[in-house]
Amino acid sequence: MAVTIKDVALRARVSIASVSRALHGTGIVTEKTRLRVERAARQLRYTPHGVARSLITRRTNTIGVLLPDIYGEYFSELIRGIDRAARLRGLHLLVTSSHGDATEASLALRSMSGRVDGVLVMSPYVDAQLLGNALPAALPTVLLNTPDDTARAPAFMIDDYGGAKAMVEHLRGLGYGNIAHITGPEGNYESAERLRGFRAALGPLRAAKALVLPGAFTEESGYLAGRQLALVTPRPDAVFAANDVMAIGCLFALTEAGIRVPEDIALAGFDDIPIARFVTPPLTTVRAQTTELGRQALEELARAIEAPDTVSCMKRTLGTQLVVRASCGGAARSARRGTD
Amino acid sequence: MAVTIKDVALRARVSIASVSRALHGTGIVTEKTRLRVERAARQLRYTPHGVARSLITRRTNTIGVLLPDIYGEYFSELIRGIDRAARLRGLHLLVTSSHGDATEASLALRSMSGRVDGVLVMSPYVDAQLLGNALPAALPTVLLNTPDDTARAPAFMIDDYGGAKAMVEHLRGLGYGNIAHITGPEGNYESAERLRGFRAALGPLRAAKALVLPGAFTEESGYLAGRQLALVTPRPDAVFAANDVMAIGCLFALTEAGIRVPEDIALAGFDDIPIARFVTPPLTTVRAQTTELGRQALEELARAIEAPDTVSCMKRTLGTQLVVRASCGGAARSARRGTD
DNA sequence: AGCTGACTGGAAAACGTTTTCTTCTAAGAA
DNA sequence: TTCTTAGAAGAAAACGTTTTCCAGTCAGCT
Repeated sequence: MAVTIKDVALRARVSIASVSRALHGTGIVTEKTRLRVERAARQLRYTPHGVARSLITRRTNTIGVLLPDIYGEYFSELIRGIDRAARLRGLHLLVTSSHGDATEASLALRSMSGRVDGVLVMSPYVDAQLLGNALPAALPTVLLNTPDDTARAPAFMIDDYGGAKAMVEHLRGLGYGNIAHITGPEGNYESAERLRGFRAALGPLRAAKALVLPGAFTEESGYLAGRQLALVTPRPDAVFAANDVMAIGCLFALTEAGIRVPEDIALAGFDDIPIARFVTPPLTTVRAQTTELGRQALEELARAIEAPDTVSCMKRTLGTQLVVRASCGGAARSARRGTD
Repeated sequence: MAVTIKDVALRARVSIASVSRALHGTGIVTEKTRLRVERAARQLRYTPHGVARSLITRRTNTIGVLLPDIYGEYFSELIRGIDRAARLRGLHLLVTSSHGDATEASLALRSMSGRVDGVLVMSPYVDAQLLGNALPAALPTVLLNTPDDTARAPAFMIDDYGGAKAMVEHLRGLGYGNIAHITGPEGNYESAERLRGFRAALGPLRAAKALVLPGAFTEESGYLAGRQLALVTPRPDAVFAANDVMAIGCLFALTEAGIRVPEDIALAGFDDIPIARFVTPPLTTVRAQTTELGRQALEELARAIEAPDTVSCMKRTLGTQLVVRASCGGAARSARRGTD
């Protein structure tokens, strides 16, 4: 049986109220009793029961994080940003991931309810509609890269559309005329946005003719797309993968097929995961501020929790940055290390 | 204000006890009242308050996960394994990471106490000693890759020593005589074990002469080590990096310096992260069953929570597997794709 | 010396559940 | 009709805290 505040009170010969006051530092307590309580607590190895405390204070100091799937460096970066910010504020993180469909997401959210002070939802498949009735109305929520920007909650997004558009414009500026695209998974919001940016940069005519290969944000899918690409005639002179890991998978397939990057075909990715600059050739990509996204989202959530009455529906789109390395030839043809 | 069981009881015109019974499915309730309660709950959008429930049931259905740092694919894989197993058992995950030193780790553990049914600790810097007095004695604990195998808790480890030894023996078998090593961070248990395996495979004489470069399990540190390596004369004919991301960073530095892998120097890593097979040349490495490690650890913890009286100190070392790809030349010289 | 006031510490309520114990109702048998 | 009994529902305790309210004590001032 765990040691409770009662045991401490008994040993220190004071009331449980005094124990609480002495340990929590609040309230007025004599130096003498404080010392006595502290000694008793130490001897008994007392740690307050978080659950009981939460019940009375109505604060769990925990925020729920709902992620689509923990996979690859992208999510590592995201969680890093969230975790750091949370730690700074003394918040715990109740993480759940890999929810495939809306039902699972909804279930996960419900099971969190009453255990968290707020939730951070990254759910590229789920719209706010569903969220609305999975969550108790009053629970502070912040959305991450959600498809639905009409949601009645703050939302933080990466500028997928703008980033993709800028990249493809960059490629066109370098003289590439036949640009292919490897998409993310079907139905994924970010995937769709990047595709939309790709098409916008090409213009309707070229977009209609452009080769679009289906991918799934995994190395494997990028590799398979690369293999297809190697067989296509006429071969595109550039390929823009919807994320870095697919670009790397694709790069491998191309290299394997004897197609040189960037001499025979230019290659670009999206995200700027740490490893992108360490492949050969270093990957030209779009830097998404993934860690920053996580940090800002958590900060906003913390703010919403502090001031529950001020309902904010603020939408914030984090800009991206073109990171030009060697994989697209052009200005950065030499294999310099992209410290940017 | 959130809707409580009282509100439901009021609306359904029954006692709160009946509401609890009706919703929880336990106890005997008339079909009629069950229906009435369910309807009221639905209309009010009632979700039970997890904290209050935990207080009385003495179960949080949450397990705490203490990780050293969430970085790169390795931890993605680990969390994946833990998360999947947890979800299967209906357990929540309270994740905390990035604790630099023992004090921080201890603090993190204390702040979890009373909120979790058990903890999963991966702490390559912290020994069980410290754990002992950070945790309430009775809290079920499972250790992951801990330095201290005398701990009074079950522990799961990757066979870092054996894996490294096997790899270096493989390299020697291929005829490489001057093998360098890039280590993990100072003071890290896994890092030390892999170094020990490296030395054991070489034997004391060669080990004394072998080039050992300090790394930090990051791409950057591997890259820097690779740059140093490129300047060393006589150049080693093989290099074994203590993990894959360092190997990839190193690979880039070597390529950049015009040193070919595997023709001029062989390269091997450790972990077999998903991307390892998609670099050029595909990386020979030691497959660590990271996901499986997480899964098994969680299963054992769940078992310990179910049966709190049966104290187990079981140690389990998960075997590794040599994954031979092209980066070390030899048998797999041709750039085949290692589906293994 | 007595009174006032400040300050400390204790008793008890409250948080939202689950669960035990008790009570009540209704049905069936005598 | 009345008694017995089973089954359903309600009352209340319990979980471990925090915090409010109140009582008691001691010191200082008149």
